[in-house]
Amino acid sequence: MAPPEASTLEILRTHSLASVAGREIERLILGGEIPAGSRINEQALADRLGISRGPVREAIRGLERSGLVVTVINQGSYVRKVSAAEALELYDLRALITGEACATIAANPPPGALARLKALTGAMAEAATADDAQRYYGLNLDFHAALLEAGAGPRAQRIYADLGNELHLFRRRALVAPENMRESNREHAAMLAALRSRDPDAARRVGETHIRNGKRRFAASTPAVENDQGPPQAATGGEPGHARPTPDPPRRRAPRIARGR
Amino acid sequence: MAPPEASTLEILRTHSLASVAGREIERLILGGEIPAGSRINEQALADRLGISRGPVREAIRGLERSGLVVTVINQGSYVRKVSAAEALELYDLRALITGEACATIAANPPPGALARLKALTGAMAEAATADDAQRYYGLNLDFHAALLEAGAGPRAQRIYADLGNELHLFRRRALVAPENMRESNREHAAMLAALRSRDPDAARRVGETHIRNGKRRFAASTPAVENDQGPPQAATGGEPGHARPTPDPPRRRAPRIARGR
DNA sequence: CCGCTGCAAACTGTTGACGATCGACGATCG
DNA sequence: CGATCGTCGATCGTCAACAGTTTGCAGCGG
Repeated sequence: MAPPEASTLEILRTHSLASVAGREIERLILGGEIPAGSRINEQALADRLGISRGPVREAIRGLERSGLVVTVINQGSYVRKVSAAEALELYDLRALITGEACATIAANPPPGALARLKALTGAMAEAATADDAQRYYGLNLDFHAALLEAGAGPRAQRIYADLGNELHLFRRRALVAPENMRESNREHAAMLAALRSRDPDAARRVGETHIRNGKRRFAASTPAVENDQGPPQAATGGEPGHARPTPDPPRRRAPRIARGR
Repeated sequence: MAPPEASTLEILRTHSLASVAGREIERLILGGEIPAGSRINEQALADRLGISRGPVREAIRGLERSGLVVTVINQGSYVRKVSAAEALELYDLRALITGEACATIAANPPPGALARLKALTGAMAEAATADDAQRYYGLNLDFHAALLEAGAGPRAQRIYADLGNELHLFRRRALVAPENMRESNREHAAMLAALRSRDPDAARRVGETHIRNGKRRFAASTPAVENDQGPPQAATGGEPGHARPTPDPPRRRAPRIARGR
């Protein structure tokens, strides 16, 4: 194989620095190295990645659009903090997409899709038996990715992925109880059966229910609706007329109206 | 009122140049001033906006994430060209979200929502009678925005808005036939009735059907599946291993494999 | 002891400039 | 006469520096 330096150069020839920085920052955020709610220091990140601030800023702009960070003028970018209510909505939307994908697959299963899903379910069963939550988690991601690939278009897949990323921001990782693993995989098996049955409506119901049950398990494992403060989020519409609808990422605010100049 | 200059300065104090540039570029794209498929000249845009290339690049990076533009390394950014197949998927996703919103509203209508929707339907009826497609179009947007506001969360609203923006890219604007307007508004009335009926399932069906009918009308007005070439779109996953899955925004292609160096 | 004022450091927002790459045009050679 | 190579212009990607703002702290006064 070629030495890693050559590979790096080849990557640089095909991907811009901003894009690789974007993936790296996304990894740092989702991996928890940059905790939710914390501020992102552009200079520090640039130094860490060995690049300049320009590409870092561009990458942050992209992550902002995808909902991972929020930016306050002259103050910086913050890793978005997803509230419990928002997390619940994310589950609902995922349920919707998953149900639709199940219905599509049941109506006309792509060749090989069911076999692949079945194999993943089997592997998850093994992981659940071994209480290997880490492995189960990864396989679960694969299962749902395969499901979407088989029954949803590229746009839906991207939306689903974005929603999953945002969900990671709510908590460092919803702890996976052993019983939850087994219950979840039972639902996977039920989904598979429904997909085989060629009944789109039933498949949609089962798929939706699976995610909704995940939402329930998630809500049950959440201690309470921790309501630290106004959740930082920049929605679509933001008129300058409003005082400040939601953007209070940091806790310290000095609302000095002394902006007279 | 204050002179526009002062207002501009105040905006600059609360919004970054990149964000206003983003809105402006989005407006240019959706308004058709920058046609779909064309390249975006950063310098020219910066000059036009009277700013430097930095904010423009940041804005483009954000639009890229939201699916309005695609960027090819060392070649530039192109206004995304949505294929017919992609447009159909966009309709499906909008149908899904709209149906869900209808079901939610029917289950528990927020105060004032039904009245507002009814008023909009009435206004649309007037516009349809007057054959004022422009006005009908705007009211239709308002209607669906109000629907989502009443029955969907902020995230779903943002997704819906993004999908609508992408849909604009397919064609300069699907021409609205007078009969289509009337048919569409009849469906609006049916939706309203279903919402009043307090039957979530029925409301969901009607809402979904409305969008699916819009999809049908759209497909009927589309001359054919114009298949110029591989549609430029950057999906979620992009391994450097693949040769080049889809990114062929410009028509001139020089697939010389002579990248040996 | 607490609050206010002023200054200094840090950081962000923006700009301009430099190097590198790509596409196009024209010249040269088979 | 056609194809290939070299050169040129245009544009992108990246960097370093400047200006403006916010934050934190020290000093002062009440």
